[in-house]
Amino acid sequence: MPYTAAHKQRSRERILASALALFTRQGFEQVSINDIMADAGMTRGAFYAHFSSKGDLYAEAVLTATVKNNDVPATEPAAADSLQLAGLIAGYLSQAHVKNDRGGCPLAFLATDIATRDDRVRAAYTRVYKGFSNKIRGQLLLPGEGPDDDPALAFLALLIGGVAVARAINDEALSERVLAACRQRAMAMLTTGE
Amino acid sequence: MPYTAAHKQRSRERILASALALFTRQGFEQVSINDIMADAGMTRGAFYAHFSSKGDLYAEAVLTATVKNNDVPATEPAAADSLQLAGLIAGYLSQAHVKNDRGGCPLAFLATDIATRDDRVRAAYTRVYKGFSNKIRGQLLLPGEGPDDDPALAFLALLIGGVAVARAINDEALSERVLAACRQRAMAMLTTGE
DNA sequence: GTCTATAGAAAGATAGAC
DNA sequence: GTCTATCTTTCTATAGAC
Repeated sequence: MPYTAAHKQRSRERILASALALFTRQGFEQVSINDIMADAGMTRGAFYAHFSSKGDLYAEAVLTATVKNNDVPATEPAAADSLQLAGLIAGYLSQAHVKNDRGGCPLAFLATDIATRDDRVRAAYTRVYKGFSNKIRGQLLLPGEGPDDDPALAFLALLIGGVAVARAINDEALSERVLAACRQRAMAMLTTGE
Repeated sequence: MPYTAAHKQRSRERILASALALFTRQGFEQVSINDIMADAGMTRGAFYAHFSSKGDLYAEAVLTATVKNNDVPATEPAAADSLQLAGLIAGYLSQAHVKNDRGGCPLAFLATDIATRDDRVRAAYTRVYKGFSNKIRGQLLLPGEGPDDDPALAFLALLIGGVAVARAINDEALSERVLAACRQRAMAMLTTGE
């Protein structure tokens, strides 16, 4: 029996991985089902044995970004966690991330693409966002200036905005200056007494 | 003579205004030439008397955002300018901006959409970005922490990232908390001795 | 310059063979 | 489950009338 359940599961995962990589880099509309299936080593026709529509796949693919590393509940911050955030800043706000052809963070690479999609896709993005912001909140020592002030959300907006802008602009030197400025500001947020 | 040069110019400007509004809200791929022309009060066929392609129109439309209010050279910052930036923060990082159906800032609404386009479009975005960041740099008192540190670029990334995220996520309360957190951080950048 | 009509290409989705 | 073939829709771009 050539087609076992495990085989189907592997095919599904290959499709999801290809979809996430291609969507992240090019956005929803500019990637066809054919592109994704070819990247996963299959043809168009096999697609609908796994997903009901392209939009369905988009939501599922974005969700896999959560499962991978971000679905973390908030914890108490500890002093040593600043080191982890320093590493995040250096990696996230880097040209290596901006130029990455297959592994960029969908929160930054798809931010404006998601805004125009249906609720299912936006809910998937929101879940990834919540997971990531919870993780940051658990490591960020900086206290808010009021009950409604959540520095983790501003920290993450700075990272996402920096990468999105650095990717969009057509000026290599300026792109690097954007990332450097954001790194500087983000690092300043790691020290409570800034 | 029904069709004067002035008439053509007015038609062109209507097309550009419709294009900027629709592209900004929905992105490049999700808007058809038909949509734009109908919004401008014309039909498809008239389009190519004004622009050579849809991509051409995209670049031109983004550029009009510069001409309108952002093509400003850098000037010396003055203390009173903090008030203008405070107004910018309140307006830019607001639900009214995020929910605006026709007047959003293309830097925030199109950031990830632009990244996948050709050089002409990215150059237009870059020019708008430079104009806006120059304007901010001229009003921001916060000094950088080194010769390579430009706080205006981080400030703008925070604004763009905040709006892009607030637009993408599917949780009204969280969206408002993102904007509030970014407002708080941006305001903190207005006082040099933070 | 703007219109209607249409050519040509691309892509989402389905049908049937293996 | 995956393949090839095809239906159908949508859209960019062009052609020709007024």
